Amino acid sequence: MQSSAQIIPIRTRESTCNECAFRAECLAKPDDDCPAAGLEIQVTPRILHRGDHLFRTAEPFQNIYTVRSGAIKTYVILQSGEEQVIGFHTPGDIVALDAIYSGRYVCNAMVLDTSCVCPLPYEQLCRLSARSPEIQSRLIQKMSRRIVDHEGLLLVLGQKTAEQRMAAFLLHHSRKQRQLGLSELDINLPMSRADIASYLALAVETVSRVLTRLQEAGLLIVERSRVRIVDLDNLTVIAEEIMDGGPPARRGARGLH
Amino acid sequence: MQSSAQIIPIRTRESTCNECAFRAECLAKPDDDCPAAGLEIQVTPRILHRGDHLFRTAEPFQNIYTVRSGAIKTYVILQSGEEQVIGFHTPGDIVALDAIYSGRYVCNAMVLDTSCVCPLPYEQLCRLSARSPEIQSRLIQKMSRRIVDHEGLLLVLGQKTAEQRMAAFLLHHSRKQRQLGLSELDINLPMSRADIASYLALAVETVSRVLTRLQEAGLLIVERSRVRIVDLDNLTVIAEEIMDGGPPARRGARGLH
DNA sequence: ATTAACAGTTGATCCCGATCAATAATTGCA
DNA sequence: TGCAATTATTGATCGGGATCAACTGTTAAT
Repeated sequence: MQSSAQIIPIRTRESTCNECAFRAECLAKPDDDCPAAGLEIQVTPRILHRGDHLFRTAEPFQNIYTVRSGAIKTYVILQSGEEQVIGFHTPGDIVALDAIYSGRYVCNAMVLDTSCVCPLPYEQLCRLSARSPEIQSRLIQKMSRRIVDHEGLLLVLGQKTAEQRMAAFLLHHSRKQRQLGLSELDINLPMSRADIASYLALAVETVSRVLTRLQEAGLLIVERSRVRIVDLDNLTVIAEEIMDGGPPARRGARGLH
Repeated sequence: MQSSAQIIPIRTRESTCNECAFRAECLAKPDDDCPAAGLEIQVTPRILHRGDHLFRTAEPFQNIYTVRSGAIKTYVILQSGEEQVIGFHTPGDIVALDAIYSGRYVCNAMVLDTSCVCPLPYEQLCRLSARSPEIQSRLIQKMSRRIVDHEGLLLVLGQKTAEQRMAAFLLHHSRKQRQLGLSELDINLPMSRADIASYLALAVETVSRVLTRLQEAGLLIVERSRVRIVDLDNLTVIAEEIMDGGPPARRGARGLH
């Protein structure tokens, strides 16, 4: 599987990490004052292409993966034979946090678009984080973040209409792109409509229709896997009619019937 | 808030932990060969009653809580003013793992039934776990487990009918009770129908109707907050028509129309 | 004991989104 | 370049569960 493994001391892999746009998001940040200084971890960045698998359900758990670039989807196969998408993972995300518990991968991870990932051998990571409070804290933060995200998604799936789900989905990607220094209005959706539908618990047809409706309402311009957000404010209003906390945030038109 | 704080060295709080039925589940397990030996952490077990709050949304994050006995629900208040239940927490669970990320509690935690919880000051826990690989590993395991559970719930909410959701919910509680050495057939549901409905993204009326139907089908006997599972196998068949992995497990009758 | 407030059940109707069906647009491959 | 296979869109119909409404326990306070 692995082609040319390199052992990269965590302090001296500038050759791979300095050019990494998501270094700040990287679990094993090669910071100058990194408390892990002197420790080493075997990092073998891998380039993968659409359709490749990072791992499959039930394989023994070896690595968690940080996504540097590209996009990964995780999914399971239901008894019916259908694919059920569990999540999408973009730069800064960690894949396979759910495998730690059982010691087996509990989903399949498929590459949606040419991606670069860093496999982090979990055992090594544990030893490292036992010696570096910063790394430990970073991992726990990432896991907590995942839990928060899941709770948000539970609310979306549990309580929201097709339109609201789609709006929330697009805004999620918008915010992520902004965090990564990319446009918050030009959203790239490397996954298929079927993937989106599965993830949002909608029918493919509904995803299609909702996108059309949002476009007709002047909130979006849709062109296959590229979505341009035209009216971010009102898209936000639609999506945020959800959550606790945050400001009421209603500033204009609403429904789109 | 805290009445009589006791400082309990982790090795010498047998007086409170030895009698604890869920010690094996405790994050700060007072094991004889515990690598944390000699370290101390301030533990103030608290008894709380129905309606009490452990914490509320937006309060600054201080403690995570391990549940020793009883039941806690976490929830948020939606803009509409409605309460949305996020989760139920029973002995062995940790509450507030989602607050680590932001440093604020992101939901409210209300006691459903007289409960005993151990507040663990997060900062102290971090320092402790930095010196004890076992504690660190335990915390990470718990977080991973939470992520797995959420993924399961996402599947249930996303793909399943009211009947399947209810069956899955009951089985979840059944399994938990078994883990705790209690009956897997006599399920105690300390939460209201409204709480269940909110959690499963159903209407209260639907919860009621589904319980009635499952009872009429001879799978359950329902008496307010007490549910006796009569036909565990077929309840499992109904619920497990969901997941990946696991054996096909069809062993008898199916629908209940 | 009385009653008010609440929690739960049951019935009738309606609507959002699933499903079925057909067409249109893309992508991949010879 | 063209054909086949896949993916996306649009239309018509249907159904599970929400909603509205009425009623029936249950609990708690005086």
